[in-house]
Amino acid sequence: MRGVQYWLLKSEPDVFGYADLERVGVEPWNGVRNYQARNFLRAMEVGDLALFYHSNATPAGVAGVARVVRAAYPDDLQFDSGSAYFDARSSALEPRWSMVDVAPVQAFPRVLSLAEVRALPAWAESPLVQRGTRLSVLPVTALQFRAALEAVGVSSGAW
DNA sequence: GCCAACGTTGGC
DNA sequence: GCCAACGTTGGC
Repeated sequence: MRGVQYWLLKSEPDVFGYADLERVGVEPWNGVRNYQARNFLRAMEVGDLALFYHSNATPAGVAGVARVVRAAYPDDLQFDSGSAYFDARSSALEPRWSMVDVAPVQAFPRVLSLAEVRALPAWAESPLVQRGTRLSVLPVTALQFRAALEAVGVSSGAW
């Protein structure tokens, strides 16, 4: 048995923010169209925890914690010709894109801004804070995860 | 709104 | 298979 893995998921709050996740309960994380990000989605397992990051926001930063409640399966939007995420190269037999289902775990009492994340020593090596990286799904170390929670005074004891 | 960085596309 | 053009991301 391996332990829980940690991730960071980016979303634009104008489109779908942490409050929306709390409202809907479970959300398919569809629309990822980058191979590296897709591969991280496929590496996720039920029970993994993810920092929910608000991009293109003021401030940009971590808004809460989510949990993976279903492992990777084919992204439905790749088959939907009416969707911006439609991919004609995908077929039911050979789907190109994957999604996982996530559920809310804990809203942060305030957004942990990117500037604050940058200032945390544990995060120095993360792609999140490196210039020019645009990955929307990325792995987080246990140390980074803990540092983020600590910075906003959240305890994982209840979950 | 600007623009740097980067991934993808497509002509050759 | 190269690489210029283009589109997108995302902080500021």
